[in-house]
Amino acid sequence: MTAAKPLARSGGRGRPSKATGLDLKQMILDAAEGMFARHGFYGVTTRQVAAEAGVDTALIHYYFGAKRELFDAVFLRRAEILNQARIASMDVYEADHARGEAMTVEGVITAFIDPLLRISQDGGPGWKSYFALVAQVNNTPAWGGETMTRFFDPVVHRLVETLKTVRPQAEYRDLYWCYQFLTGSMMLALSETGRIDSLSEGVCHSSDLEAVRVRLFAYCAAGFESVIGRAAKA
Amino acid sequence: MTAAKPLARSGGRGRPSKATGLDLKQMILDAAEGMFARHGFYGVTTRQVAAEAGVDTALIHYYFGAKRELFDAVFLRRAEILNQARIASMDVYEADHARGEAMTVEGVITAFIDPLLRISQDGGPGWKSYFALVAQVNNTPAWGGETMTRFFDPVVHRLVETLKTVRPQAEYRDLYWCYQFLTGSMMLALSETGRIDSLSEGVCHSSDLEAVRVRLFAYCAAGFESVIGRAAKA
DNA sequence: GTCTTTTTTCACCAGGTGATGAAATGGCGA
DNA sequence: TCGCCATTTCATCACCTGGTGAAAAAAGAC
Repeated sequence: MTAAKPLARSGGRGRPSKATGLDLKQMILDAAEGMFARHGFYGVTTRQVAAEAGVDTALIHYYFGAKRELFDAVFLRRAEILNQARIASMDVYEADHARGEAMTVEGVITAFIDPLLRISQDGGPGWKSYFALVAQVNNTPAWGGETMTRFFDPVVHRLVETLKTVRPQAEYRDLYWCYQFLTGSMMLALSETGRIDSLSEGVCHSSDLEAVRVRLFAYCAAGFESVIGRAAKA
Repeated sequence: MTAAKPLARSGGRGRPSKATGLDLKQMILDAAEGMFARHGFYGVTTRQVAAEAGVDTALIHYYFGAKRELFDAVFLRRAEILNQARIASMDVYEADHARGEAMTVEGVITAFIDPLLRISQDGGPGWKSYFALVAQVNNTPAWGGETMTRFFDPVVHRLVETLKTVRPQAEYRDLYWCYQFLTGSMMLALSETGRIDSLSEGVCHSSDLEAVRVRLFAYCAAGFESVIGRAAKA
């Protein structure tokens, strides 16, 4: 749509891979990431991705194989980074509270969510697309389920177990449901759909992740406490 | 995939529309609804819809026109019903508290969300697909945005204004952000992705909307109160 | 300078896509 | 009874889809 057809670096067919210094593979992944995030897997053709990346269609198959494998490559590229950032964040939080002042629900939740907000703010535009992609996969049933599970379940279990430590009387049922509420809010915020901009008639902007940071942690923490407390009374 | 090819009611080409008593138009919409919900707009072909509905492909064009118009018809069929149910629910709640005991944040939120849960539980399987569809449209930026706005903004504004009445000191910024958190949680719950089933290893089931009802209202209400309260202090 | 290997391009396929126009069918009013 | 007309089907179009195989070009080894 944007780029001309092949737009090769030199004239002929050759092999200027190292010559350009730019990694074609990454350029393809970047293009695919943005387009998949906006239009979904079926809403994008390999030809569109190739055009956007300024590359021949066959090159995509050369590097990644089938279209689905390209999608997986896009998904996996950042998944591990994300996971490590979150685990590190929770490690730090727990270590800081190993002795001394006790952990809080809001603290744990902040340690869980904040890395994502931080990465989205500081990590460059590719990460914004990536979060939109994850959000889309997250609530497309029976489509990204298996991948989602394999990559993100461990860190969620970590969150739940830590919360269980902070509030030992809480039931797992409540913790899992509250996690689901949390993840719905978080993913919608991270995907920056722009809905809140028009809805609020300019009062809020979905790109304003600082505004999210100021509110989301407290919001979720209060929700957790309320649900846990209500269950304890019953 | 399931149905045979044309599977017409009688042998020939004729016109048994009224003869069957079943409205072909509704059958097409039902089939399209389920498939769009599962695979998205681009993940479904008109031929697949036709096969699922047991109808010839050309009939879809005869009734609805282009594929996008079919999608819109699916979306619109239930949107108005949804809107009226929510507005009625909030009318009732406000009328019940016109004088006498004061409205509460949790009460208002319940009046806003509960109709959807109720419809999803009692309205038949088509509604489940529909909610999954709306959830998908909701966080696909730049795709269902305009339709979403046109249909669902009014009732959201109604919610925000009512909450402003209940908590006059609250700022609109906070109310809109909290609404966004709420809608993320609510839509994920309504779309019943099954993620929580595997995540919790069977402790929770995404089809258990009663479990959602018991927790979500309290969760969101506490979140609102917390954000409003925190802002007031600052 | 040649030869090998990697990268890139081209040409193309078999099948599927949304969509259309015209024909067939049969209910229904005259 | 007959012809009208809404409905349903068939055949097909022009185009696009994901994917492939072989040729061309350049990089690097020797």
